[in-house]
Amino acid sequence: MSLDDRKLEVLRAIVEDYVETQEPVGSKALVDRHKLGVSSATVRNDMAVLEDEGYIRQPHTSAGRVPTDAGYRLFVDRLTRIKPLSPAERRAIERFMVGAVDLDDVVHRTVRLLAQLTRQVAVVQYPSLSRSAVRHLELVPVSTTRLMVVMITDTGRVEQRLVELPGPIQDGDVWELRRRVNEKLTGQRLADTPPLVQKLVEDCDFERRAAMTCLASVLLETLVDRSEERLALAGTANLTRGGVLDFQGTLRPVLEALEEEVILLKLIGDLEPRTTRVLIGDENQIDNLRSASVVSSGYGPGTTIVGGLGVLGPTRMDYPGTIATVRAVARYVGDLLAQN
Amino acid sequence: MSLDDRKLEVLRAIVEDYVETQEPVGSKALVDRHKLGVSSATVRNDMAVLEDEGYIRQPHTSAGRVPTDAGYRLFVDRLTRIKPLSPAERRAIERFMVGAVDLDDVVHRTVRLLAQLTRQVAVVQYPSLSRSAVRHLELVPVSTTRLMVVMITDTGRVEQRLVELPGPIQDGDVWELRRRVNEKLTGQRLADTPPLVQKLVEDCDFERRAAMTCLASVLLETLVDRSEERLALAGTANLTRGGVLDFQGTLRPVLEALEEEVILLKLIGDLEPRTTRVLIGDENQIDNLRSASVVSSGYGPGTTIVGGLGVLGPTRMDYPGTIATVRAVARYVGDLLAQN
DNA sequence: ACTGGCACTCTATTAGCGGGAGTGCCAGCA
DNA sequence: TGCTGGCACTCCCGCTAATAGAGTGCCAGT
Repeated sequence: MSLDDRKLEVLRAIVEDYVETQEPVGSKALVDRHKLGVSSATVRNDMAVLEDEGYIRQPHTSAGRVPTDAGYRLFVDRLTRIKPLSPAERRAIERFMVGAVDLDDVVHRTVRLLAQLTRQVAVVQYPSLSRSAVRHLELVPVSTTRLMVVMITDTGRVEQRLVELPGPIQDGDVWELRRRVNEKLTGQRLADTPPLVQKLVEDCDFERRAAMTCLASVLLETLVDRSEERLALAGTANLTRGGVLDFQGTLRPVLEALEEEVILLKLIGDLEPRTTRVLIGDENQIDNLRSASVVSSGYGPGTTIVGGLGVLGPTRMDYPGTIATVRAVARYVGDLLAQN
Repeated sequence: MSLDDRKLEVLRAIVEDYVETQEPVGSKALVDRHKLGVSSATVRNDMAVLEDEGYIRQPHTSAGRVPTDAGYRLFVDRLTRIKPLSPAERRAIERFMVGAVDLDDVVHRTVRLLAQLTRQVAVVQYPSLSRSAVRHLELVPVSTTRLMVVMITDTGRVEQRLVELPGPIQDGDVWELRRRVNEKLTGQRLADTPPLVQKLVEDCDFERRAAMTCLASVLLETLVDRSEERLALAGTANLTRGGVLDFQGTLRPVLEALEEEVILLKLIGDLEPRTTRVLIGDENQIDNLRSASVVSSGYGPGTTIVGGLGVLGPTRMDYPGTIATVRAVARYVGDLLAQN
C-alpha cells in the first residue's frame, strides 16, 4: 500500500513539529498547528499507517509520534523544498569570509561560519592535494646535507618536507635539481606525478643521481601517500544544545568520533560534484554516530572537487535549512578558490 | 591558628579519596581507608577546623566533606610528593613519539599522548614564532605580480604568505630581494627583526623600493603580528568521564572555551622555564572554566621556551600524576626539538 | 587531647496516587 | 468507502509521604 498525499503531508508536519519542539507530537496538536482540513481521528488513522510502514514510531504506548530514520529519509527525499537563504544569511557569509588572507584562514573562517549558521558541528577538509596541481616546487638548502622541499599547489596550499641527502651538496646542484623538478612537475595534477617522478630519477646524470633518489622518495611521499589529510573542526559546543537527549544520553561516543580524523574524512569524503549529500542516522555506518546526521558537500573551483565540507548534528535537525546553508557555503568557497 | 601535621594529613586523605571516588568523604570512611591512628571523632574535630579555614566544605549539612579550591591549592603546594612516572608510562612516551616525521607530526603526537596518559583534555601550542630564529627565507614568484614568502625557523616551522606587488617583477629582482632579505635576517630571533626589516626598506635602491616595501609589510605581519598562534587539541571526549557532575551540570561552557584559541593560549602561555604551573578553579580568570584546573608547562630546546603545553580537567583531578606526566612530556618534546 | 556515645539533620530512594495527553477502536454519517 | 465524534484504556510524569542511612556536632568520660 502506498502513501497518499495527505499521509505525506502528515509526515511532513510531524517532522517539522518534532524538529522544532523536540517532543513527540500527537494527533491533536497536529491538527491545531497545521491546517490539514481533517479531524484528529483521521490523522490518527494516517499515523497508524505511517507507523506500520516504519516512518514514525512511539517512544511508548500512548505517547506522541517521533520520526524514524526512514521517516527523515522520506522527508528529505520527497518533501523538502529547498528554502533559499535569507538575505541576512547571504550577508553573513560575505561578511565572514571577506578579507581572508591565506588558505589556512579561508578554511578556518569557513568552518566557523558553517558552525555558526547551522548551529551545529562543522567540518571542513583542507583542499586535498591529490586533486590539485603543482604550481611550484622550491628546494631550500637547510644545511649541507639537508634540503627543505616546499610545494605550492594551485589551491594555495603549501607543503614542506625535509630531505636527508646521502652526502654534502653544492648550491649549483640544488639549482639544477630545482630546475629539473619544476620543469617536469609544474602544472601537473598531483595524482599524475608518480611516473614523472620516477622518470626524473632515471634521466638524472650520475653525480646527482643519489641526491635525486632521496628527493624523489620524499616527493612521492608528499605528493601521493597523503594519508594525513588535514581537517578543521568547529562548533563542538553546539552538541549540547537541546539537552543531551539528542544523542541517547551521552555525548561521549560523538566526541570520540569527532577526534578521529579518519572517521570525519569518511563522513565528508567521496562526494559527487554539485550535490549535497545527507546521511541520516546509521546510514553513516559509524557506530558512535548512530543518532547523528551528516550533511556534506564537495567544494572546489568550478565543477572539480578538491575537498569536502559539512555539518554534523542530531538526526532531529532542520534538514531544509541545513542543506541550503551547506550548499551555499560550499559554492561560495569554490568560487573563492577559483578567483584566486 | 595554624594546621598541625595531622590536620594536613587529614586534608591529604580527603583530597585523595575524593579524587578517587568522586563522592563527599566522611570521617568514618577516612579512618577506615587510611591508618590515621585516631578515632573518627577526632577526625571530625580536625575537619571542623579545616572547614573553618576554608580548605574543605560540605555540599549540605550532614554530608561528607569536599575539598575547596583553596584545599586543592594547599594540597598541591605542600602535600604533593612528585610521583615518578611508571616504567610503563615512560615506555608509552617513547613508543608514541618515535618516528615523528615533521613538526606537525610531533605536535599532533604530543597532544594525543598527553590526552591519553592523563585521560584529560590536552593542548599543545605550536612552537611560537617570536621565540624562534629565522633559518631561511624563500621568495617564490607565483605570478608576475605575486610573490610567495616562505619562512623556515630553527624549530622546523614553516610559514608562508602571499605578497601582492605594486607592479610586475623580474626574476632577477626576486633574486636580489631574496639575497638581501636573507643576508639581513637569517639567524636572527624573530623578536629582534622589526628594526632590521625597517632598515631593509631604507637601504633599498629606488627601482626595487616599492616591491621591498610590500614585502616588508608582509614580513612584519608574519614575523611579529603573530596574533594567530596555532594550537592542537585532543581528548575532548575525556570531559565526559565521571559524569557531567564535574562541570556543574553542563559541558557547554567548557566546550565553548576550548574553541577559543585566545583562551587556550592564555591558559598555557606566559610560563616560566623549567616549572610546571597549576591553575586551580577560578585562578584561571576565565568564567567558563570556573570548575576546571589546568596543568601546564613550557617546552623548548634546552632552557628556552618556544611554546606551552598542558592539560585541562575538572578541579577534582589527580594532581600529582598529572603534574608528573605533563612535566615529563614537556621535557621529552624539548629534547626532541633540541636534537633536530 | 582523644574517645565513645547519642541525638539530630539532611539526602536519596521508594512507593503510591492522580492528572493528563494520547491512543485505538467503534458505531454512525456523508 | 472514507471521515468523524465519542469513549475506554494505557502509560508517563509529577507530587507527596515515608523510610533508611550516612554523617555530623556535641558532651561527658578517660
